[in-house]
Amino acid sequence: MPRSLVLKLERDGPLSFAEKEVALGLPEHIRHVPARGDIISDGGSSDALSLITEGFACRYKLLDDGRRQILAFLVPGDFCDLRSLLLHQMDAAVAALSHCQIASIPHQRLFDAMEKHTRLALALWRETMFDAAISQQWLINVGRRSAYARLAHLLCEVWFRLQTVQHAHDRFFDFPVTQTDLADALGLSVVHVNRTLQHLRADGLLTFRASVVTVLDWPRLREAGQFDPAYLRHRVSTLEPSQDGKSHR
Amino acid sequence: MPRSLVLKLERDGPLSFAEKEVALGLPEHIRHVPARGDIISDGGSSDALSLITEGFACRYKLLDDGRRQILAFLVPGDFCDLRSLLLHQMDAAVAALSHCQIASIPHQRLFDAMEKHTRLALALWRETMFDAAISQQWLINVGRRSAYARLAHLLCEVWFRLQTVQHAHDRFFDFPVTQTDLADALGLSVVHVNRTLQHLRADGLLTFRASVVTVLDWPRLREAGQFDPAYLRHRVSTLEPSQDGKSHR
DNA sequence: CGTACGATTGAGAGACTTCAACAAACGTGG
DNA sequence: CCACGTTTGTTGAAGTCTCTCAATCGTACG
Repeated sequence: MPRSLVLKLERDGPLSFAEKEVALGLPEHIRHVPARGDIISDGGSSDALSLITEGFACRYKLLDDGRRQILAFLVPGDFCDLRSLLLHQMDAAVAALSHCQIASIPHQRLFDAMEKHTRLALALWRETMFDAAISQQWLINVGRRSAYARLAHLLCEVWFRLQTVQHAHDRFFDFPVTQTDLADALGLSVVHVNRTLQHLRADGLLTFRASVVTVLDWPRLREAGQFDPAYLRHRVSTLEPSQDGKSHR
Repeated sequence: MPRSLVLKLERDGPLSFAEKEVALGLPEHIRHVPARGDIISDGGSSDALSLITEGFACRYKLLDDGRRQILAFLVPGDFCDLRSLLLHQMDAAVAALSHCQIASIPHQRLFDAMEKHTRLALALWRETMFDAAISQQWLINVGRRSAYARLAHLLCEVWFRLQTVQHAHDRFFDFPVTQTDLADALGLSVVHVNRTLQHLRADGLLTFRASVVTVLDWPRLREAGQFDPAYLRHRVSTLEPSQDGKSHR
């Protein structure tokens, strides 16, 4: 079922047939969460991972004063709580943006699979790093770019990520978020997001209606966001074990 | 030599004697980098990890227009480029803030060690997650907090992290950064950092002279930064392999 | 058809920035 | 050990990006 997960894990080099089988067989069950529903709550702990197989979600943190910072947008193939595998407690919550299909993978089952298939373990570790790389870009975005650039950069990122799981078209993609969501992701106010969006539209860079983003001018959008997709294109290092199953040298 | 690394890895539960021996024996050689020197350059790839054994450093990214975003402060026991282990190319640079002692650990040697000592591999994977958790706090900080709170939060974080590697005293700690560094870390201008710092001083929360931060009022500082150290205190999940060497429940 | 949520607009306020200058601290060479 | 140049810290003032408040509009939905 989690075809998008395999697609994602394979972006760095193909998995073996056996590994794919294992990955596809990991989920214990599937659950459905309506738009706006909670997928993971903050502070909790669990003994299973949640993997998005369909739909959009966001990881976020609520502050004392009620403000919210969205930390990541999650698309099919993304784990909601990979960190809970080794850190016993979630430090953020996850909510569905659209209707979501969530596959549940027991930690234990994953540990067992990783023991047999080293490369699977490495692929998941790499996912952790990949997630961190995206988070790092967000920090740069919020820390040092104008509202205009932030929005442009974010939309580029989402398109690229959807692309790798075959959920994006050349010139448009689904992105079921409200302007409030965008504001909380970019560290801006709703009002300002609204105006910045208008600015982008007026400049003929894109269209954003009914949860669909249509990119009208890729080159200029990428330039506006100073977007360099290098961080989303990870090639594998040459050193790590590359044989199937038990590995070494 | 990398005693601080062992201290850090053990914050989640003790390593075995054998594991400690391995960890301590990993570095191939030590190198020295003067303050302001480059430790890792952006975009490069390497076949060895750099571990800080002494001194302070920062990971940062330069933007097209010359602006800089500091992504993390690195203290003894921190890896500069753990991500390079699985992602073949660095997506940020690392520079020394003070004179640094850097231990070099060949990727290959680490892979070999992890194969024998599963728990070491997990400890390192956990480091990746830990790093991401800190980065996440920075995003919240920059995205949703005032300059005053950002500074307070950052200083709390640094103290806590220094504490776990026994490099902090109760009421003060070394922090060899310029106000420009702080500005680039917090997404602010130098001028504003200067004024915010004065504000913190005037409020009697701290002192910051000659690269030494002295905290005068912990409760108020923590409150000002809405600082909750939970994310820096990782307990181990109960499921993962806990025996030495070959593992399982 | 009313309610509710999201998008949009206007206007005033504020946090933070930029520019520019000066003072203090620091390191270095003579 | 002092002189000098460079870096870092500090201050003032003007500007602007972004925010908050508040009202209006549109649209989906029961």
